[in-house]
Amino acid sequence: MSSKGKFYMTTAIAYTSGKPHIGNTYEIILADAIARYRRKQGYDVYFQTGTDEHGQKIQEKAESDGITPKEHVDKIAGEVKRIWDLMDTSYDSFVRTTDDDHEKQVQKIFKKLYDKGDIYKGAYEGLYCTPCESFWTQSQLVDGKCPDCGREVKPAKEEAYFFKMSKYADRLIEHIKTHPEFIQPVSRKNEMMNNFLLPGLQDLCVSRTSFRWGIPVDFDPKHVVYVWLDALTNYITKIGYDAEGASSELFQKNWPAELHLIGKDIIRFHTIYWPIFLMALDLPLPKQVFGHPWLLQGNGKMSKSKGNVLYADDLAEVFGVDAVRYFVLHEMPFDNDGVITWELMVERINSDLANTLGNLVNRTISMSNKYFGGVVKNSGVTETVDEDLKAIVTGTVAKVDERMEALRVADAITEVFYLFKRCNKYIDETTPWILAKSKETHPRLETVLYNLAESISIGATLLKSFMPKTADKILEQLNTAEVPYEALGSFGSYASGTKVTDKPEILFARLNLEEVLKQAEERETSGAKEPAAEEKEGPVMDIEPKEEITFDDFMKMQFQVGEIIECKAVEKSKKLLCSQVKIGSQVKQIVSGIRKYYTPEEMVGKRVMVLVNLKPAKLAGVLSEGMLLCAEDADGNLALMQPDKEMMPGSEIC
RNA sequence: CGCGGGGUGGAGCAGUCUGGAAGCUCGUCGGGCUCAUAACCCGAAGGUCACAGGUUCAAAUCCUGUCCCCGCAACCA
Repeated sequence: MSSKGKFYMTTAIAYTSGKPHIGNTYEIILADAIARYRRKQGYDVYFQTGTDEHGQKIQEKAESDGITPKEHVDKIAGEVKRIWDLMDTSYDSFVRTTDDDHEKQVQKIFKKLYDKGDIYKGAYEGLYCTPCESFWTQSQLVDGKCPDCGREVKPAKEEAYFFKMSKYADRLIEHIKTHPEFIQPVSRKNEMMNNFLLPGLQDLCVSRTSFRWGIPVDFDPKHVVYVWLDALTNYITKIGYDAEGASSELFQKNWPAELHLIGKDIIRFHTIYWPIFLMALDLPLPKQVFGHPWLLQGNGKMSKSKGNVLYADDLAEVFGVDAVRYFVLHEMPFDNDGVITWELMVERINSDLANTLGNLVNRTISMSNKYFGGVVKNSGVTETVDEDLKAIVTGTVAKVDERMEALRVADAITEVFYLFKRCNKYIDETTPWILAKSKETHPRLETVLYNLAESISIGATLLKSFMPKTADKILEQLNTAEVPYEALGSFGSYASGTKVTDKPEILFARLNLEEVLKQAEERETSGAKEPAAEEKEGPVMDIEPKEEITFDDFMKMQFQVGEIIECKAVEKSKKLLCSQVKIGSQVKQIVSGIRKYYTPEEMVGKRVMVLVNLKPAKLAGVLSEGMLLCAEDADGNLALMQPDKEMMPGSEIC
């Protein structure tokens, strides 16, 4: 393969807090399509993905599951890999931030930057309220005291390491200005410049002492390296960067990366912090960072209690891997969020995959079998209608190139389908079934079918980056191989006299929307509980079962009836109401997120169920000393729990 | 005045940076065809480009203001 040069690309590494949903999976599929296409073009591609496995959240999640953090991340990383593999993604390297080589390098990098003076030991400084465990600035204080609890505060500081961002800011601004292609889409560029770079960069905290699940700072072990210096550096550590100068050949060859593919939410880290880290390490910057949009659920945001989170493996089971790949690649606009629902999937699959593509392949092969025993021969009897077909088909590769170059993957795949649509039209124009009627027009018919076979094999070859399995199936049915990249722009690769399969397989069956929705529903309800309430009319709501508790656990909670004697909205908040609740002889202040469902006026006088002995906390700066209990349905609607009969405020609930 | 995204025919989107005849896919309706997966091909209907001002020969596009949706964050104890 003649190489056009190396192409190193990465995805963001997936955070291992839970199983990745279809939105996370979108990124790897997008990356895979780009990687495959670059390979086809003749680039020497190195494609890296992986998992981000440190941090407080993971430590806490593992603790609550009663396992070690390592056990937790092993499980999730395995799950991530399984889904990536299931989706047929062709990554060359899978990095885990708990890998030894990564951890060692991060420590070395940290040390190097420290020695250089770019990382310094500092502290969060401020006025500390011990009971509230919070830092305050002078301006936040109320009468010189803690704005939450009104108690004394005292000066305090917490040790941390910081990175001197400002040192490199000017260089970065200059780089962004002179490299307009660096941040994609460009609309994000201004966002970064205006919001972060031009106002001045804050130094970044790069270590923590408040949790342990991270890479220890080797010369100061009570600190662990905090997220970004750990996560971002995966792009260089895994390919063999060595902070002490002994970098691997792989690194020498591949760095700088041609493309970092990431979600739009982490653009800031990749276009500001990461370049600055690299500058500090005297390494060249990546050529391009593309912050792709998100894939969203149509009916509100994904949430587990609604049971409407979509996972790639579920979708693949219902629709097939390539259908899911097609959908996410095709439905995602370049810089707006895309939508995925079961309905939209069915619509797309039926119209594009079954009707346009599947049916085209099927009818072409059927005709070859019917008229010529499956032998596709070029008799050279051309007509002017052929010219337009050929022009479209041979011109497609250039268009796809252009789209892919601009990272417009959805548009690229549309170009390929335009080719298939043109083929369908060609069949109508040439009416093979009429040509079949007379022996004299058989040579023309042969040419028509040959042109179709050739066009379809070019189309299938171009399709391969997006739908690898489907492309192979088509080529197999046509009994031919992928068309070489160089030959995609011309006609005639398909060998005359080839015999196609005599039993064409349906590539994509048309789907019935109602049946699919039924399956979807079954999936959503299964897993939690058996549908025992089957005969009951109406929807059922299940929530995730919690751990069993003992009676003692239960008895720890003190529930009482409280009467709301005063209630007002919390300023600065859209959701919160602050109530004064009379419970026996005492009055507690309780803040609740129920403003959407109750007005302050209608709250007053209600007798409600209160969890009394909950540790006080502040919400929106307002102290809350308990909790009003509510029922919540699948849509998040809330209803206060009230006693069935008039009960004295203070009555115990047990 | 927390940050950000969005409001374009029934649905999902492009077009907005760099003003210059409102476009794509699906759906609907009508026609054609029968090789094929009730598929394919052709045609039609359907939009005051959220609203109100302004700049301009010309505004979906630029400016100002307003309304409405949606993420994220803060704060749903």
